[in-house]
Amino acid sequence: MTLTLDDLASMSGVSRATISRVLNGGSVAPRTRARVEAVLAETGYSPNRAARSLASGRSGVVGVVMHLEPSRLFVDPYFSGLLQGMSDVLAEQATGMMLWLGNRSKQETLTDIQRMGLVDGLIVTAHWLDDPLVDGLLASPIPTVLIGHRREDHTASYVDVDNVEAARSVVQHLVDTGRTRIAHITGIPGSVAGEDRLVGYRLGMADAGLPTEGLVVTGDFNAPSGAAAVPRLLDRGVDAIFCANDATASGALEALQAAGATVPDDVALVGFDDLDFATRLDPPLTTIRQQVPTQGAEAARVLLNLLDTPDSGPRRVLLPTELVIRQSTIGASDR
Amino acid sequence: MTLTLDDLASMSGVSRATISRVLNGGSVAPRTRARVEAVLAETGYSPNRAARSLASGRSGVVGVVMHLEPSRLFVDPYFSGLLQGMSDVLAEQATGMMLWLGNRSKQETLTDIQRMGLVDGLIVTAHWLDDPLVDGLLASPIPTVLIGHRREDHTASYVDVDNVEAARSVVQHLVDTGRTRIAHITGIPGSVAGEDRLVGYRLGMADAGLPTEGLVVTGDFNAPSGAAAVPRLLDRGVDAIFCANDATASGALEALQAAGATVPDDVALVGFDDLDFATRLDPPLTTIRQQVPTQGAEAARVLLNLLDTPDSGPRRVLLPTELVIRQSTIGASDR
DNA sequence: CACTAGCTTGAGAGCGCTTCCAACGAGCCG
DNA sequence: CGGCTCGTTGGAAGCGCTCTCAAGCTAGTG
Repeated sequence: MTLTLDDLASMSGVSRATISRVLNGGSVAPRTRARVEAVLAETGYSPNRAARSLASGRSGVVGVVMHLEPSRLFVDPYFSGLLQGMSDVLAEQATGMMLWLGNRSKQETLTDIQRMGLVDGLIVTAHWLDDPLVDGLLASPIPTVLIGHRREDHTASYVDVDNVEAARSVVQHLVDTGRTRIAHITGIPGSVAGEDRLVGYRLGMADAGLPTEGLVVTGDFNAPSGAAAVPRLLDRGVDAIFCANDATASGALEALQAAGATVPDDVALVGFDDLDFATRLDPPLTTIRQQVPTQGAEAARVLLNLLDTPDSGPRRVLLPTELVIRQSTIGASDR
Repeated sequence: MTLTLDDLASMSGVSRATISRVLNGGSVAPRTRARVEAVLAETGYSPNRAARSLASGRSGVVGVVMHLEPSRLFVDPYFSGLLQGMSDVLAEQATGMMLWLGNRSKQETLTDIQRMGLVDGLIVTAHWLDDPLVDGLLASPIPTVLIGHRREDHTASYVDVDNVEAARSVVQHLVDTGRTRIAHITGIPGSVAGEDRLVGYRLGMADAGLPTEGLVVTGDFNAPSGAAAVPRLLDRGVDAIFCANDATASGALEALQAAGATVPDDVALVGFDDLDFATRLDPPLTTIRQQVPTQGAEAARVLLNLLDTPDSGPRRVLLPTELVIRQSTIGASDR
């Protein structure tokens, strides 16, 4: 029922090999090419992927691994955004996308992927500095691009948001608006975003010559951890709090207001992510915006590039972010 | 570098054919099987998928098509939930999952999928009663399961939430709590969920012998459409509003309160979906909970089943929902 | 005009697997 | 104990494609 190259060969009066050349951009005389292309268009032929993979060793499919707690996937638009971005560029290159989500153990996922074969390369989210799944994947022979990165790794290709620089720019902004007692409520220790933002915070404070002792409180990216940190920080007499993400900031905001502190007059507040609700807080939250779909798209581009020229060493891409200044750091009086 | 069946054949002293039988559950003498399995385990061999597909005509990969505006995918946890559910059951069956998202035109997506080949079957979201992409996919020879359904179709396999029954149960609940002027703010006309919920509403009202004239206002699943409908409905003297989803209900709630109406004392309010924020509204929202991951999982099961026994006709599954009663329909005074 | 260089094309050998078919051996019945 | 059946196994033919190799042509050169 489905057409094969042999069918087309007899239809167009050339050999199978020639048609294959037309299909794959080999050198073919213009006249022949035209004739073959006419038949191709007429029949709407499309090659059998399995046969093509078997013969060529490439499948035209890349794998995407997002190993995270189901609950998180379910709630967080982040992963949808990544998928969207990847899907955009992969579709353009007629490349398929196979998906592994985190509903099995990391070990199972790892063997699953290796057994599946069939993928030319892998895009893997690496949100933890140490992750056995990521390590396992990188150790396998499949070309892999990370979203995020690993601790002290200099061999893997990755795409990440420049968390360090972003956090630094937050501190800079707070300093510029006259703050000196700037605290940081961190993300989860061991997470790429948490650690990098902490590093950026420290760098920014160092730039400004400000002390950080007693100003760093460990959080966990969730609102309650933000709220919990506030009393301690108020005791320390802070005049600004930079939270590792927007959720943490929303918790901190609530606690600040409950404690009678005015934002931004008494304490400036900054988040990270620019989620939907950041604008709806009162006051609206100054935060860092990252282009999530861009991150996915870039990862796909890097991977395709890696597949084209495998021997040219690892690629590393740090995407810039944008500081979105709202009323939580600059009140009416400052303007 | 990678092992082939021939390698294993010489290692275990049997023919390639026998190993293939062991791998695929053919009939093999227990002794032989044991010997082969030992070698299999020892080498960690996994078959080349491309070769297997080519020879068998099956790929062990199913496609998932979610053609929706990027913006929605980005915001709505619904699709992540579906993916999670599918991924669960597919992973168990060692079946891969290829993904197509809605970043290209429907026509392009359609040809993309058909050209990709390589998938044994398809799971497709069908949230619109008329959708050329869905029609095209159903017309192709690839076995397909819909999530949602089509207008007046009796040939396609699908999995859907029982929106009709759910809406009916909402009306029932409102009637039970003494409401008689029950309005409905619909979803987008032409959407599966919108139309079915409207049908269920009408059935429920008919069950109770209540009139619906002037009580149905067209909405679009978004908060503003809910807010916009409220003044008109208040004029009609309604004592309950059933909104096509939670977002619409949140808009309606705001407008009701702005108009000085008390919920639930003056007007009871019901949503649909039980999203996160439904509990955080004031009063918390009575709504319908649907198990989204279950829907995805069920769709995957149906598809696998369809692939196993192709000639047994279409499958149709309607999943039950759960009415979650909160204070927006039953105030303190009612209890 | 003969010869060679260079381009185009076809033949054919796989890629690694499944599966049909035939051969073989063992067990059973008469 | 002979003949037959059934379960088990190996041989071999593809599945549809890519890609190497060599043959066939054309054109350019001496």
